Amino acid sequence: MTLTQLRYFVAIVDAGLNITLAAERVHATQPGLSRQIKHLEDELGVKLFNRGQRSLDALTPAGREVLARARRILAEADSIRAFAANERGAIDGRLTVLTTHTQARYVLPEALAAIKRDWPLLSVQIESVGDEEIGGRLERGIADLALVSSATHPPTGGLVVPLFRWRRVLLIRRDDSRFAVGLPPRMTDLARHPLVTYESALRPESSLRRAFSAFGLEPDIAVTARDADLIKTYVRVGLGIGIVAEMAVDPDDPELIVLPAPPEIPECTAYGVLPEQRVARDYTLALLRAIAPHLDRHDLRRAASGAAQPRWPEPPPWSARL
Amino acid sequence: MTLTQLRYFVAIVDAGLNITLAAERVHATQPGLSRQIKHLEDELGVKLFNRGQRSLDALTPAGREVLARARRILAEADSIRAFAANERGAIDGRLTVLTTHTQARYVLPEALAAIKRDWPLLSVQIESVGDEEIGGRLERGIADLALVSSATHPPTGGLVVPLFRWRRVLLIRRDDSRFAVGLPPRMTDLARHPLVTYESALRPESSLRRAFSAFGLEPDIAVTARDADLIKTYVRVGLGIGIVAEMAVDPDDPELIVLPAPPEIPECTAYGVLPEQRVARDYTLALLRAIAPHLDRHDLRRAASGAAQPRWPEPPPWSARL
DNA sequence: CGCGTTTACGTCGTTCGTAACGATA
DNA sequence: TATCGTTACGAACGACGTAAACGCG
Repeated sequence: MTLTQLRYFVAIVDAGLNITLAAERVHATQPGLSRQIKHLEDELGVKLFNRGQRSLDALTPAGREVLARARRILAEADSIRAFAANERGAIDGRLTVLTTHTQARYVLPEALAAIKRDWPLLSVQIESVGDEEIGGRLERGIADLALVSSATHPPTGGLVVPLFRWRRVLLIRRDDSRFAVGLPPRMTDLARHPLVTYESALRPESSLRRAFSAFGLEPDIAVTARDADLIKTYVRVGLGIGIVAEMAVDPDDPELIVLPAPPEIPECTAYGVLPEQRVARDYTLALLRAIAPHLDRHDLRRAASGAAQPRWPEPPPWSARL
Repeated sequence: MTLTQLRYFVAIVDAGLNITLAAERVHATQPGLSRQIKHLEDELGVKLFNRGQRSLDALTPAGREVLARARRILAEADSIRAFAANERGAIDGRLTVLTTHTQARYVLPEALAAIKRDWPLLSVQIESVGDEEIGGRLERGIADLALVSSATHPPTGGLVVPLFRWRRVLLIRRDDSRFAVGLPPRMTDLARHPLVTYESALRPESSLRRAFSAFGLEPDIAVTARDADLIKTYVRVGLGIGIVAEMAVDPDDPELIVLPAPPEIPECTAYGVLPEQRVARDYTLALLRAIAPHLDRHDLRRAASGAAQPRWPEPPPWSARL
């Protein structure tokens, strides 16, 4: 049994039992993987895959058992490497972050710039991925950190650290007379106008929709996008009232007025999620602290080293940093 | 990083930082280990040992961290091998049992004979070792099972399974007139005569001593031995009254009378202790069931596979099997 | 001067990639 | 016929053991 064999085995499973694809991902050749799996099966005396004549069909029950343990072994091996890299003060490394466009565009740049000063050779991958996949990606070691926001429950699937709270804001054309004057808009006002907001608002369980339906209202979501920049553009051309995260707005925008959203649209909390049972590189924790400076360095390190999670401090509102 | 490198590293630590000794134990040469450790340190970029000019002095803090993770990796690797061996129904294997002489002499033989029918090629090592060392030996993968008895608290340091309860009995020469007739002996009677019993009774915290001191009595422990056979011999030659485990006695002994010990001498419970987080070979669990047939096979397997420990049934008294 | 670690060297075993083969959809 | 896994072969790399050198007590 070899760490390489286990790595190949896991890669094949993660590639959907496609040895050729797995071989590319581990930077090796297909016959090499095929052979190593054979050796592993021979040594263990157990078939890991159900095979067709010339294809892998499924994991055997034994394969599933071995897979789980192989993942643990590889995670520990990665942890040793990460620990050692921290220990020797390595200035290079990779950091794969799963997050949304808003965080990537408005929150991460400044934070990344800050940690790049200390880790100039750091290579960062930003990846957008559905919430459901996040847990799996962290656990499989494909990602090092996820940034997730929620208005209700904190996420699961890893070590969860609350970073900051944020609210949504309304974007209105300066020449739009409907809301520019008078009292701040209410839910009933919003329900009367076409809205431009994030795609996620289309889901019935989105916090935005639920805020409306709590009043028996149905929002008129005219345009959606993943991207706050796109939303602003659509608002500028008059397609409706924008609802975006406060991090995404410029209060001095010459064309758009920024108004607070009605209080019934709930506040969100942004969380960092770290893979469990895996040592984080120092820059990963530094990135979290760059996003959320109120976090204690030692609390973070302890929690990331497998100690019990501390009672995290209440995350400050985003606006507090202005 | 290689499993071999980690294995060598752990072996060196377990050999007290003596590479030569470690090399013998892993069946390799000393320069081989030295080299692999060097490679490991080079790859990690971290020194694992504080070195004198020509000797290993101590583990570095980083070395301790790597050591802990290396042990987990090796335990998982062993678990994969054990799982696979179970899966393919391997009939060979090694089983190292830590236990006392009494268990080894009077309890294990029958149980081992039973499992040898199904695993004829099984190689069994019986080892006697102090209670303190047991936890470490199990954790370091040097032993697969410990059998421990206690009158008070169940042991710790692994997955603990209660096997049976047992009492101590008195051994008296048939021609000894002091107790052969009349009422069963009481504590005050015992305190008036020289006793022959186990070495462990010399420890002030032994349950035997405490039973006496609860009455304000001090036992006269004339002879001690590790070995019930020796104790019987000394009783036969008239050195005193024997106190041994009931498993060790033959009721039809032509020379010795067996009497129950006073009820103030507490009952003991024999426990099996399995290493945690390590898959047990089937024969290990079969051995436990051979000793304690009341155990449920599936409960055992589940508990040994890392599931939550079930509420184990009350272990039956040893005498119930007669 | 013995003990134990490190370094040097030659051999052997293993793994790798290229290439050819077989089977499948 | 294109795709994917297995088998065959030659080359290169790496690990091992033997032997020698080096420090320390």
